Amino acid sequence: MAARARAGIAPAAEAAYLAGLNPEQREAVETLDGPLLVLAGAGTGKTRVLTARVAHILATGRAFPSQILVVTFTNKAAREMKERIHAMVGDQVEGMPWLGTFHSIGVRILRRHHELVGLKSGFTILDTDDQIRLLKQLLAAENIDEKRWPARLLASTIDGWKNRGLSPKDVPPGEGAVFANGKGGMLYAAYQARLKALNAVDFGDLLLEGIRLFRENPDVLAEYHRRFKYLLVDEYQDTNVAQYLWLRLLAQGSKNVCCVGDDDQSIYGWRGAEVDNILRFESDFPGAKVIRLERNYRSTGHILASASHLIAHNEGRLGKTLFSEGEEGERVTVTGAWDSGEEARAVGEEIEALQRAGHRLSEIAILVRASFQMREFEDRFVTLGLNYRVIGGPRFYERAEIRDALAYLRCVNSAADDLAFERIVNVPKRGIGDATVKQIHDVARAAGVPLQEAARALAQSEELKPKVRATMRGLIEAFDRWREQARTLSHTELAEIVLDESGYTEMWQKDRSAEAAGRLENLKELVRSMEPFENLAGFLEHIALVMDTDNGAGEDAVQVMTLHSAKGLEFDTVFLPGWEEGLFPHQRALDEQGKAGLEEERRLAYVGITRARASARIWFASNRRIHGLWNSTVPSRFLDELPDAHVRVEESRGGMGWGGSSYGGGSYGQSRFDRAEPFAASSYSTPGWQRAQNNRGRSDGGGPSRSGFSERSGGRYDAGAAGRRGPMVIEGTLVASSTGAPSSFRTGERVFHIKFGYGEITGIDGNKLTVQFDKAGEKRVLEAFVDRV
DNA sequence: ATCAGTATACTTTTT
DNA sequence: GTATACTGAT
Repeated sequence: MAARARAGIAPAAEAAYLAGLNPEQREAVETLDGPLLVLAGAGTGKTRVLTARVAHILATGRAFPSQILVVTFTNKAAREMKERIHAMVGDQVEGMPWLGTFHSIGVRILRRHHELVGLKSGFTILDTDDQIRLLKQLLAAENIDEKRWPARLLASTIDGWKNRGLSPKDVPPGEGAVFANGKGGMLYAAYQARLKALNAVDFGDLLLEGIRLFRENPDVLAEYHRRFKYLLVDEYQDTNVAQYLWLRLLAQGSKNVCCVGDDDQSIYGWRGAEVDNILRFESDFPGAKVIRLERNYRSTGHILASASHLIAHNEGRLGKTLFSEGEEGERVTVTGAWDSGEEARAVGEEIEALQRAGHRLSEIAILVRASFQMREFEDRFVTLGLNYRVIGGPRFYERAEIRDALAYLRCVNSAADDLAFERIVNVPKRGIGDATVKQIHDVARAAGVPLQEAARALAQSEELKPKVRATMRGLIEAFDRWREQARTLSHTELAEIVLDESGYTEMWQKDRSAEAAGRLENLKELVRSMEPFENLAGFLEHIALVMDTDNGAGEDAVQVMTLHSAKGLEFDTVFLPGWEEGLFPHQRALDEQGKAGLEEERRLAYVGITRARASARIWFASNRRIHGLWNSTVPSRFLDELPDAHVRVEESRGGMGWGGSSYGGGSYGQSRFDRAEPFAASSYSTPGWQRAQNNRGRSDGGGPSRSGFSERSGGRYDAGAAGRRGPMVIEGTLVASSTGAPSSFRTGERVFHIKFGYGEITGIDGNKLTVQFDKAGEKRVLEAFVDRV
């Protein structure tokens, strides 16, 4: 009541969508005029606020459904948003064409004004794979060695520019010169020209061309200004510069832009997200109001306190203090395992125990930093017969058979789709090899026609060998026939005919390999997924933008995924394995991004912990195999940053544990390296451990560093952290890296290894030794981890 | 044109 | 250790 009076809005009756909102949420829903930033901490009901806000705008008659722009990042988020709005306002949501991802709305706008940005109607949207193939061609045309300058690198460089809203002419000359000895900028321009010639855009263009459209056509922009009375943006911390510019242009109209996000959950910096966008909101949108949602409805007290204490170590943040009124619950646990195998075994046992205690598997998640970690858990679960599901991973559309099938359909849909034609011209193998393809290219270029036309011309000429000519003619005729059939048949029937007559299905039927059956199944699934669409073109557009397939909830199973894909989800119990220096925080994040990288890793840790409602269980292993070699590891610095009072250190039950019992009694407040004798009397009093300790001491002596931290990155991190928090300095990890230095060992010597025990050196390669172990057999190990005996 | 053997890399991922 | 990508031989 009070809130309503304060906001000066008095709906006839208390609206259902306002029921149960706390004062801050309610304020965020009811503050409709002017720019608004809602800083919504983890589990504070951000989606609820967004959806209630839409309901409120509609209920108060401030705008029609078609006058509200709601932007999300993923299709999944858009879908969920739509469902929840539907639950509140019913079928009015059907009148909201401007609810979608940045990209889907971007296409929608470009399709309406294609002629203003130099595109023909029906332009195609290239995916990453098409992009790479196109760039490869450009590199070849420029005689640039693809070995030294991979197309992938160029693709991500161009993507980076596009993320930052830079078209070829805007790229700073210095940056453009970095790739291929000064040819980067030129290649970007050439790439854009090729796209135009192909009547195609890539994902970045969907926004970049939109920005250009608005800038060059004020009347068009004004039209959208009139249209969009309210703008809502989800996950604002994930926006990149291009998205920000695009949004700002649109928001200049009504100025009623509401962005919801959490700077502490910004984990996509590596793909262009700018935390700065959210940090600078108030200056970017003058007169902006900021509302903080800090009441957490998800996690218990200990979990929340642990996450909050951890994230407080970050400098660049707006600052929020999450609180809850729920139970303290159980403490966050930290458990060490001897190696990654034991980690998986112990986690498996715990999950079985939880299952026996009546917990549902689908309420248990394993959140890993890197996908290679999943494998050991999967192996373990298979042995245990534990149901699990891997979320993420290679997506449906990325599978070769799906892409091939789509390429066929694209060729039928548009004879001008060169990239699709190129992909399938010799799939299945029909004897049209590189040489012939090059011929087609030459003809196409000379005549300025699409590849399919060029192929047609060649098939009629005398230039090809009779055999190739016949196949070519057959293929062209097939495409003509399919296009003809497309007029009369449904698109699903057409797809079946195309896949069948092209010999594509047959190709997999003949394939004896293990995955062939699955591929055929996927093809069927593809055809099935076409059903809801009106026509082929509509389906192809959808598939270009919506590349996820939701493999429905399904049966009760443990959820295995990366920390990144866990954002936005929640579970009763969350296992967080692999909290070791080098893996988490990831070495590469540290090397490449320095302090910013560390802070993003820390946000990732924060995201991980806050996924848990009742139980968060962190693990680390003392030994892990990295690139095939066993390495000793050091527990993650993030463990030190957890608050003692809310954490319980546990002994691993299975096997040897990590042996560091003194660890549990000690304080977490400071770096463990500040202690004089960290693990005296532990099982680490072995030659290998001592040697590792010595190495650590040695690495600050200025000699060639053997630590996993390069001198460069270690120094950079220390400089940043030492200044403000003193003892966080970690001089070097025990993760040894390869050095070219000659080994001090000789073959025939007896050595001891921390994991494999005693053995005899049989070979030496730099600092890698081949050792015949008495018990473990022959292994290749790093010199740093064995000792003379 | 195709296969097999070797080189190479290998965080995170959406659209 | 393993998957993929490319080169060279058939």
